[in-house]
Amino acid sequence: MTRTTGERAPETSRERVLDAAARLFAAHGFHGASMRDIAEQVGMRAASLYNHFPGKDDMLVAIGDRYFAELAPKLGAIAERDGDALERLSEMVACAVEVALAAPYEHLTLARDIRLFRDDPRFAEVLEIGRTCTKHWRTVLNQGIQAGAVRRDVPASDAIWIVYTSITGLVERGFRDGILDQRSPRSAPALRAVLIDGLRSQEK
Amino acid sequence: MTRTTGERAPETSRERVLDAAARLFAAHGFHGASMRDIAEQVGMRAASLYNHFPGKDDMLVAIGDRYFAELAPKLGAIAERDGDALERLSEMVACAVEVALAAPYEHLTLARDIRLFRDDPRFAEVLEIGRTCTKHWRTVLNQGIQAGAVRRDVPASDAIWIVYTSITGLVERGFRDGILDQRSPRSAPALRAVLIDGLRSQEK
DNA sequence: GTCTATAGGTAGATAGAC
DNA sequence: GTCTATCTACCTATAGAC
Repeated sequence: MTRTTGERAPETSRERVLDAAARLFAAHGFHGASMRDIAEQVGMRAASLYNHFPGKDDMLVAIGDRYFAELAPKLGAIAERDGDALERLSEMVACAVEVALAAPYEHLTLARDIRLFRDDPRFAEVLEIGRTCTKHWRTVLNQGIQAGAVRRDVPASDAIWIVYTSITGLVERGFRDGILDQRSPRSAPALRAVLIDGLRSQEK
Repeated sequence: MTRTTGERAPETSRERVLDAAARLFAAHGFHGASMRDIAEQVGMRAASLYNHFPGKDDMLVAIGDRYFAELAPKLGAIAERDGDALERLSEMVACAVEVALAAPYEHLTLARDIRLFRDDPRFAEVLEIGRTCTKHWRTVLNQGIQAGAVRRDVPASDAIWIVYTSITGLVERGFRDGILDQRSPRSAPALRAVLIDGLRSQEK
């Protein structure tokens, strides 16, 4: 069940292609990584990639499907539980960070390049799952506001974006400095602490 | 002195090219916007662009120069002032948000695509000014930590990235929703509040 | 399911007239 | 400083043999 960055595991050929694509998209951008580049990474010719995907765009769709299919139910499980809202919010941050650091190339690719295809119907499903995640965040944030635990002067949509982009920044920094799986996880608790303390109600 | 997104002002031809490039890079990515696209935006042919820039890459360099040349001294002025560190930190956040929202396309372009040229010597100067900005943030953060006003369980490098990427997210959301200069500035105080309350020392 | 070969289009950049 | 015309290289994708 861990088919993230391709460290081991008996992956299908299609999954190996997808891993290579995510890695290259993250490094050079969607338009900056060519089908030849991707093929070379998996020991193929570019033409052979079309046995696994109808086209380059569809690789991005598949990356999005794979990522959100893992994230959404995890967030949903926390959101629909009972218990302290702020505590669950903190768990959701930790969960989102964990998923992002387990699939950093996928995360960066989606964060940067999915906007290039916002109007493409093939991405409708991915965007829909993304909206499901947003819904889970919004649920818990609103519960927290009503309980007086979360500050009410920050709109939920703002809060969600602050959380989401901060996580992207965490992954990005690890990627840039070549320290993924090293310092990034160590920074995760710091991010979680800043976000939760920043979002909690400030009334003393 | 306001040569941001090109609303008016008697810009030079070179500046109009730069504005168009930033807008297109932000919308389609550096590799996704062609020289022909940029030329069309300013009513030229692609070949004419080479009278203003040696090549496409140099447009990105110029965008970076312009952006950081405006940001760095402003941050420096706040960092080198006397006064409460947390208050100055808050002012720096407001300043960085203001600069980002005044030049949103430049900000997004740099946040996303400057990494594509990290090793290109032409970008050395831009990266150096960027490091100067980092230094200003670090100065004030450390002052805040020593004064007991800023939490010490978050490394300064982490804090800087959280601030920076959150601002990028603010701009990105405004860009995505087509609400730049409308709802984005309204969200700016929320972002500032969350960041400062998240970074302040939590000891009661 | 992989290959070779290639089609058809577009990229960044250059040459040289005006 | 802008144009037309064009170069070379690379892109995504397809055709068809094996």
